[in-house]
Amino acid sequence: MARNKYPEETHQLILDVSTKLFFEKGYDQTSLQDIIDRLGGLTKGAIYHHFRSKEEILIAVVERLSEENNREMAEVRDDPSLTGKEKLEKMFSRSLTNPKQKEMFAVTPNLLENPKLLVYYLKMIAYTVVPDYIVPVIRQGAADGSINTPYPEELADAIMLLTDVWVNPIIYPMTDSQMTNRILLVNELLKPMGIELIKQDMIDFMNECRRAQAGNSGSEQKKNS
Amino acid sequence: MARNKYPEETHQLILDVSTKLFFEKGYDQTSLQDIIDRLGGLTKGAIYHHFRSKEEILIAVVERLSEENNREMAEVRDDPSLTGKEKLEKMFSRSLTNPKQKEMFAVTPNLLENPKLLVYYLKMIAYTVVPDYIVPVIRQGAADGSINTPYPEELADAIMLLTDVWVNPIIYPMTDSQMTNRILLVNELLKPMGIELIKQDMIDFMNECRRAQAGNSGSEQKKNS
DNA sequence: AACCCAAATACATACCGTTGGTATGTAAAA
DNA sequence: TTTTACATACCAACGGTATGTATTTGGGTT
Repeated sequence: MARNKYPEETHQLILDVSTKLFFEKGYDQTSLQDIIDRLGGLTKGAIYHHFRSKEEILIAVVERLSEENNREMAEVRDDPSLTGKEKLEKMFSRSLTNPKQKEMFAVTPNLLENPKLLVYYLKMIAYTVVPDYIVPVIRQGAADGSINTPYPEELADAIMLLTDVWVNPIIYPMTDSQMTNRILLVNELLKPMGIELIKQDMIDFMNECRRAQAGNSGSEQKKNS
Repeated sequence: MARNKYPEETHQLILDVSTKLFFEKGYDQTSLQDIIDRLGGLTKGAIYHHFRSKEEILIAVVERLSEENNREMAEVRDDPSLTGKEKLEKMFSRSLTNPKQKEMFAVTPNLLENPKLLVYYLKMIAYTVVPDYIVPVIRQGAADGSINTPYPEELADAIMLLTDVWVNPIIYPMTDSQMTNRILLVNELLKPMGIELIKQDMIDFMNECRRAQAGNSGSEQKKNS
């Protein structure tokens, strides 16, 4: 096998393999040899033909992962039938129920053990997601009266930090009841601005779950210390 | 020089040198040889006698740095003359004006370029600072009526994330006006719980600064993209 | 208190496998 | 014929280990 007629396939293969390894083992713990071993006969030459460094692979991995997400965000952002507030709430509920996230959660130990990947995720949020998708929506909300804040840019940033980072079991390991509490707290924090990330029926449902688990979740928190 | 009669001096020297390098160059970009070169004649043997790995040096560096901070936090936490709310506000104003942080800010490029160090900082907050110092204070505030929340543990965590991470120029590079806005926003978010991180006179002062800079800070944000 | 000696300490030196990265070669495609 | 898509061979630097060696320490003896 000297040369592939469709090099894009090789490019994607490298990204596929790297994505899996970076999430399963962590970026630092994944060596180029690990990647090569799963490339089915290809060698280091192939990798360095398609990418300039190991870190460039990571960048490409994160970008490819976020592309689909960004498309969905753009779709909501550009929907002319929704207010700013409604768009924000839709974005949140979508990210909560994102099947790809759940899928990843199954294989990823915890991004706190994967510092480089975590940081690229944080950068993606701070430098792309927030300015391109969240800020416009908050601005619209401020304009159409559905969101009330004198700091739209900062609010956008804070919301993403709270909802996409803090309330994210892939980053911070936590029990279901802890996650429920975090969501309810974020919901309360944002209420004065007119934002309701979760609807009342969802809150009722979560509270029911909490009550049901109340018996055995009491001493759960001490496990972490 | 075969052996030091006071090995603790060597131990501290290694930590001193490593701290400086880890912050200036970043953990990944600092090699053991870089450390050795600044040890004044000591060799790799000395390092591996005092520490089991490069990562253990980092852990020791972070722990030593946070020890002083933790003592100060404990002092406030155990002050019997303050309400929970007052303790929280005191902790925040102390961390804002911390001279050591300012000193570090001068030499540290930005913790987003220093993933391992950033993550250890985040872990320190999540697993030590929050449970040991913030949660007790919030709980006291909930008990003495000065803080109003049904989720004391989660609120403690969220507050630390917002105040010690999000509003931290060492982690997120930002202009003075951006930082001012973030602080004002956090202040507003926490107001419904009875917490006022900054007093009205401080807000007035900041707003004055904002008005003074209003002319040249308009297009500042586009620089990041 | 002085002495002795074995064990532990505080390093130095030499060495090792792996790692990310490069330089060069080569066959197929354009 | 040039460019592309790799393979092969090679490299310095890295974190880490194994071993060697003075020096100090601590406990027993005198």
